[in-house]
Amino acid sequence: MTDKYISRPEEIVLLAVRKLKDNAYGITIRTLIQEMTGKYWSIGAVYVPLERLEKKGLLSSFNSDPSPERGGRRKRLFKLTPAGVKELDELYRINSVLWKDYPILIPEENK
Amino acid sequence: MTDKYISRPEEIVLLAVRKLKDNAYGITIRTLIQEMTGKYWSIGAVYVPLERLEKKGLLSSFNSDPSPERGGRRKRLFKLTPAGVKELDELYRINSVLWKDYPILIPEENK
DNA sequence: GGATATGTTCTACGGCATAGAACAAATAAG
DNA sequence: CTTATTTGTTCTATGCCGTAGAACATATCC
Repeated sequence: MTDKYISRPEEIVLLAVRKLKDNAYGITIRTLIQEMTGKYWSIGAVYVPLERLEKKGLLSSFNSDPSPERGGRRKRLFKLTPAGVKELDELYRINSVLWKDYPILIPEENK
Repeated sequence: MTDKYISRPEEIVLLAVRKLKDNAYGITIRTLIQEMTGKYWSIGAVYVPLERLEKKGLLSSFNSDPSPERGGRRKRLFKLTPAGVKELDELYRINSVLWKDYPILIPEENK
């Protein structure tokens, strides 16, 4: 069929890469995602989608130089491609429609 | 691992059921989803997630009586269970965090 | 009772989600 | 200098989910 949308893990990974700008690599991406979602993510749960997103052309990656710190090996830095940006814009649009008028939450004190 | 979240198709189906209130069954759900997303959804793409959501306890279903119209056979009506409502609330919360400050879109006329 | 409309069930297959061990490469320590 | 420690990535297995559409079921209409 005609493409639907990317999966939720892929969406989350894409958003994390976007937010991290020039500092998006495996570890920082994973950390940010865990902060945002409040949930544990295994290493594979981050890298596998990253790999697939690159294969689909929504992300690109390149290796940084090693840095002079303990364990400071090369990082594989990711960034959105134009197609990745477009995908997020599209998702944003659809999400707005889907969640439009989601019930106004009752403030805690009135519960 | 500890549960993450439901998939995107499941999210969309759940939202459609919620919006349709007492008139949520296969066909209306599919139609609404196609309107909201602007995309084609096969029959299976609707029923399979419905089935799985019921199995997970996020939806319940029961059969209506036949209605006196052409082809008006029984409908299988779906509604959210309390767990389904909770799941959507949770998703709403996480989505808000994930998409917080998503870039302000440039109005069409300025593009 | 055959045609037509509405609605659901079935099921197959490829692809994705997720976990975590293994591997790699840097500096620090002894 | 060689072993430990830290940071980071690759590999890959398994089960579950996404998706399509044919088949089936059951109404009314002619």
